[in-house]
Amino acid sequence: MARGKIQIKRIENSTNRQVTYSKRRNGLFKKANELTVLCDARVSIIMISTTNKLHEYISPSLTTKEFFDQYQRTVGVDLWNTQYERMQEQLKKLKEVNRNLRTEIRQRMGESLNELEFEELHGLEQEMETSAKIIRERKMKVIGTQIDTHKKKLRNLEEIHRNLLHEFDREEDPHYGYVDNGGDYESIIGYSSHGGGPPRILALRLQPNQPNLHSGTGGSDLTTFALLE
Amino acid sequence: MARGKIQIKRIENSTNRQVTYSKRRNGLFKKANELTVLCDARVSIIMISTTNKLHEYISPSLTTKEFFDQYQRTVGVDLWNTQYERMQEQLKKLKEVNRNLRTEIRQRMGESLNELEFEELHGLEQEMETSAKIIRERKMKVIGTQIDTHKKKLRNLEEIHRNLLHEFDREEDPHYGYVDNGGDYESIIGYSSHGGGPPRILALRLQPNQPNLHSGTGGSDLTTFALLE
DNA sequence: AACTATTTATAAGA
DNA sequence: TTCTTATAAATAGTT
Repeated sequence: MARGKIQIKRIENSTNRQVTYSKRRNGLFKKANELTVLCDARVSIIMISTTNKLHEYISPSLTTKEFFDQYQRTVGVDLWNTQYERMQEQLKKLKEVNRNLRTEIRQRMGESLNELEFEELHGLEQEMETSAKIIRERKMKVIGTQIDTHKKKLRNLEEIHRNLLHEFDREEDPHYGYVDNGGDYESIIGYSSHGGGPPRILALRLQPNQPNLHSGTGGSDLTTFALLE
Repeated sequence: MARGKIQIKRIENSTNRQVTYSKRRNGLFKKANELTVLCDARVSIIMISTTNKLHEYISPSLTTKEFFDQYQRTVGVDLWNTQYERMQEQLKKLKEVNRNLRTEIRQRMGESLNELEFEELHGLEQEMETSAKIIRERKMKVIGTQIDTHKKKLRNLEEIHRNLLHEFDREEDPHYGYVDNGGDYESIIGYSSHGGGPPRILALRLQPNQPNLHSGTGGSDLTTFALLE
C-alpha cells in the first residue's frame, strides 16, 4: 500500500512478518475503535500471532465475558460445549456411582433385591452364607461357654446320679458320697439364681468382617458381618 | 477519509451511521483477512451493531469455538464463570454426598471411627446398643427354644433325682419309679446324639431392621441389624 | 521508531 | 444497496 504494492500472501521473512503484524494490528485496532465510536457498535477483536501471543481489542465498557455472553445470546451457539459436556459427563458418572453406593447400602439391609438377576442373587446369597457362617462360628464361641458350663454341671449331676444308683444297687448307707445341692436345679443349666427374674441374655455386637473395596463400578459388593461377644 | 475529513464521534444520522457501519465493517474484515494471510495469525472479530445485529470474522480453518478454546487457554480467563461455577458446585456437592455414603458404609463395617467426635461416637454407640438389643431379643427367641428343652429335660432329671432320693430315704425297692435313660446325659441338654459329631449350631442371618433414610447430609446414620433364625 | 511514496479505504454524492 | 471519486488514512520499504 505504499512504496510498492504487495501480494496478499504469507510473508516469508520472519522479521518482516512480525513488523507487518505489529503495524497492521494497530491499524486494525484503530479502525475497530473508530467503528465503535462512529457507529455505536460493540466490537471484539482477538488476535493470536504465530508465536502464540495474544492481542485483544474490545469496545469500552464491556468485559470480554459480557461480550461473549451477548454473542452467545445472539448467536445461540454454545461455545463451551466441550467443557460443558465434559462436566456434564462427570456429573452423570458421579450420580451413577452415588446410585450404586446407595444400592449397596440398601442391599446390605436386605432391600432392593428385586432388581437383581439370578446370578447376582446367587452371589449375594453366597455372601450371606459366608456371613452367616462367620456369625455362627462367633456365636458358637459365645454359647459354647454356657454349654460347657451346663455340660460340667450335668456331668457332676450324672456322677451323683450314678453314685446314687450304685448305692442303690449295693443297698449301702444311703448318705455315702452324696452331696445335696439344696434342690436348686435351675443353677445347673446356668440360669442366674438371683430371684425369679428373666434368664441371662447374651450380648451381641456387629463387627466388620472383610475390608472390602467400594469401587462403585456397579455390581453388588456386599460385605459379611461377624457376630461378636 | 475522503471527500472531507470526519470527526471520530458517533454519527447522529441513523442512515448515515448504518452505511458507515457497513462500509467500515467490510474494510475491517478485509484488513483482518489480509493480516491473517500475510502474518499467519489467527484473528477473530465479532461486531454487534446498535440494532443488535451480529457480524463475525474468523480466520479460515478455525471454528469460533476452537478460537475461544485457544483464547481461554492463552488468557486463562474463564468466560463462563456462571455456568461453570454452578456445575462446579454441583460436582462438589455430589462428591460430598458420595464421600458420606462411603463413610456410612465404612462405619457400618466398624471402620473409620477415628474421625468421629465424642458426640457422634455416642450416637453411634446408642445405635449399636439399639441394634444389639434387637439382635439380643431375636437371639433369645432362638436359644430360648433350646433353653426350654434343657429346662424340661432337667426338670425331668430333677424329678428322677428327687424320686431317687425319696426312695433312698424310704429305703424301698430300688427300682420303684425309676426309669434309666441309658446314661445318655448329653441328650439332656439338647446335644444331638447322632454320633460323636460337633454340637448342633444355631444358624444366624442378618436382616435389616429399620428402613432408614439415606439423606447423605452428613452425620452418621447407621442402621441396626436384627439377628434372625 | 520515523519517514514518505504510494496504495488503500472511504465520505459524500449519485 | 452499490458505484464513483476526491481525498484521508494506512502502510511497505527504507533509513
